[in-house]
Amino acid sequence: MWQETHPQLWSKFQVWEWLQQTFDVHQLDATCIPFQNFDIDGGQLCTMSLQDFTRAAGSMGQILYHSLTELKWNGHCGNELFSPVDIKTEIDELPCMLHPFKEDSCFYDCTNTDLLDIKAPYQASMGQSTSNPVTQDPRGTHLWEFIRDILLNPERNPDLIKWEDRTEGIFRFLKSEAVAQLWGKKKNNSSMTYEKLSRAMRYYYKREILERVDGRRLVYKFGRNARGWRESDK
DNA sequence: ACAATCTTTCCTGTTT
DNA sequence: GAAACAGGAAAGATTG
Repeated sequence: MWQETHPQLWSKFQVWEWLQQTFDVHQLDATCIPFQNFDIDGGQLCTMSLQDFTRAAGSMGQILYHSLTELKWNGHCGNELFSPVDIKTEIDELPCMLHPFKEDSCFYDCTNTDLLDIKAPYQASMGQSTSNPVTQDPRGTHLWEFIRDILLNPERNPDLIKWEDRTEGIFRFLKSEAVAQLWGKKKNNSSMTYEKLSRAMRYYYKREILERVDGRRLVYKFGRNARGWRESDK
């Protein structure tokens, strides 16, 4: 468990878990998380200054910075000190960094589904000079994580994928090709299709990241090795 | 450079 | 017949 190790020793995934956890504690929408700017391991994370955090995550950087500092010194985070309301307010003051979407030529008419483009404005503001550890073009998440993150943001992401059974982790693709296009966009592969995406999904059965749900088309279920999708994980 | 992972691509066959 | 589902094979990409 990431709470048990010093941040310095965290893997990229543990950094990711910490990010998710921190935001969950404050009941913030997961689309607010600039995951792309934190595709780094604990070592790199610990070298980030408050300024670096601010660059990478806007005003949320402060929250993250505090949380990390607590962990460094106390071995646990003092998130309780912040009230969700305070944070919320802080976040709301953020310009529309979180929503700078343009209606470009996304296939399949998937308006406003570009959670992937969140990084664009950040990169712009991160600019040139930095010697900070924030990666420029991170390629962090795996397919199942990508799917999960879409699922975790129903309000920002229209009917691409939807929960069939939230507690069981069962979900269904509503716009399979649109999801494939989005995935392709993330991987910089414009020829991605659901056909190919689903092959990758089927490989997850063996690894128990997904469980089979038979008889129902476009329906999948998270398996024991998929993390971070449960409500109780919050 | 290497090897382990995780896809991506392609394909043939089956099912809904 | 059109989409999905199933996996095998092999190539490609990333990362430790």
